[in-house]
Amino acid sequence: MRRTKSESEETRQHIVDAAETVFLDMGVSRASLERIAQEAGLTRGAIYWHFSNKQQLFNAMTDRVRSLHSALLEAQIDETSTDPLGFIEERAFEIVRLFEENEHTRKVYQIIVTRCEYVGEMQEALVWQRSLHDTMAAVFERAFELAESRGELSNGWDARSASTTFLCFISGMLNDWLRYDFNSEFAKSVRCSLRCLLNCFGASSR
Amino acid sequence: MRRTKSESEETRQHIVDAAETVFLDMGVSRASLERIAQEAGLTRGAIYWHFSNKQQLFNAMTDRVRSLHSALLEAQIDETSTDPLGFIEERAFEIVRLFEENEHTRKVYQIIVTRCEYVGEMQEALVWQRSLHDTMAAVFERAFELAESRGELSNGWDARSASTTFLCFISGMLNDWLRYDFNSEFAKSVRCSLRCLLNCFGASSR
DNA sequence: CCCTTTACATACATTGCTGTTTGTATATAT
DNA sequence: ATATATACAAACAGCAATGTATGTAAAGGG
Repeated sequence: MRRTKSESEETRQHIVDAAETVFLDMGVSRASLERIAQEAGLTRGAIYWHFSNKQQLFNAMTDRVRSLHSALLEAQIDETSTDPLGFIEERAFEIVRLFEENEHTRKVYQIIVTRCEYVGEMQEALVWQRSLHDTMAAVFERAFELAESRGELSNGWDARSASTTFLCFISGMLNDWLRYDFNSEFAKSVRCSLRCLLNCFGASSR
Repeated sequence: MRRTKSESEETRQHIVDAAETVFLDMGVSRASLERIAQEAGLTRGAIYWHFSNKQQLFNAMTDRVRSLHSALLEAQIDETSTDPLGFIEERAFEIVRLFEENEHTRKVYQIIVTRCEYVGEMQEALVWQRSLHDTMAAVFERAFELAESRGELSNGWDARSASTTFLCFISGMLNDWLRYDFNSEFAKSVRCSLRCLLNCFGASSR
């Protein structure tokens, strides 16, 4: 029954797909490799061939979507940018769109938020989540600082307060979205709030 | 060795305390009742006497802190209030203070955010979390609507956008705080941002 | 064409936790 | 003073999942 190399890669992806489904359904701890194998139409033997254990399978699953998210944050702001607040708005909308359109991203992040316990080996996941958060924070802080130096921040705001506020907003939005499984109506509402908030950051310049 | 009634209640509390510690340390799934009993200086027999299983123990743990949080939200805004934005600020600061000062609250919510998998019986916990969230949302929406009807909202903002923004901010703040175990420095930073945000909601009236 | 390796399936042994049952000493009621 | 219920400890039975070891059919290299 042995498969060719590309077929093997396919089954590997099938296993990761099955893991997404089962982790979401049963939580990472309760999910047995038996159940995941069954979901993928295989046996545990196949899983242990491709992954050394459940943890490594989990890591493979997160790796697959992490690259999508990281790509969004590679776009550092140009020092000569004329519209830092516009840059911020664009990045934020890209994030919302990613979660709206990419089901893998939604599923995996829902697992991360509501189907995981960050202890033992699993704490590594918290580490990269935090580093991702910090990267995002750095990108936005940089943009807010540029906005401040250009005098584009409304009085009442400084770069630090604005970026902290903004990051909490983004965090909370995604958290509420995934934790309470809000519908697409929520995305609309969020876009509206996002525009109001950014407008308010820079309103006094008009 | 049988204890008196009040002593029994004490051991019950000790068990819940031990559960907090062990759940935080090992996650709810991996935490064995054996380990919790050991942490409390007892045996599993004692736990099974006071609670029917791990789930009920978890519920007892959350019940103990839930009342604290609910109490904060009972203070509905007075229809005749002259300063709805001030009311909102006060409630928000009370929440921050609660998490800063009450260690049980911090521990339990950290468990809720990073040491739980919401599947099976555990989904009940998500239900009351959502209802708590909705209650909080209602309280703040009400206040924002009052502010709007009084013309106290800065132009650019409406009650819906403002309350959505505000709720996401609160959610994100608590989530980041507990997920990444931010220090008390973070609380300061948050207070500052909170003031800026509320100031910006009502800034145009000056 | 043969040998080795790959990509799995199947079978086995171990373990850790759970729920229950039984035991027991002491409050508490009568 | 005796009986009963309480508040636990200790012992027991059972399962479910894990990791490993073995089996096996086909792919790929020489």
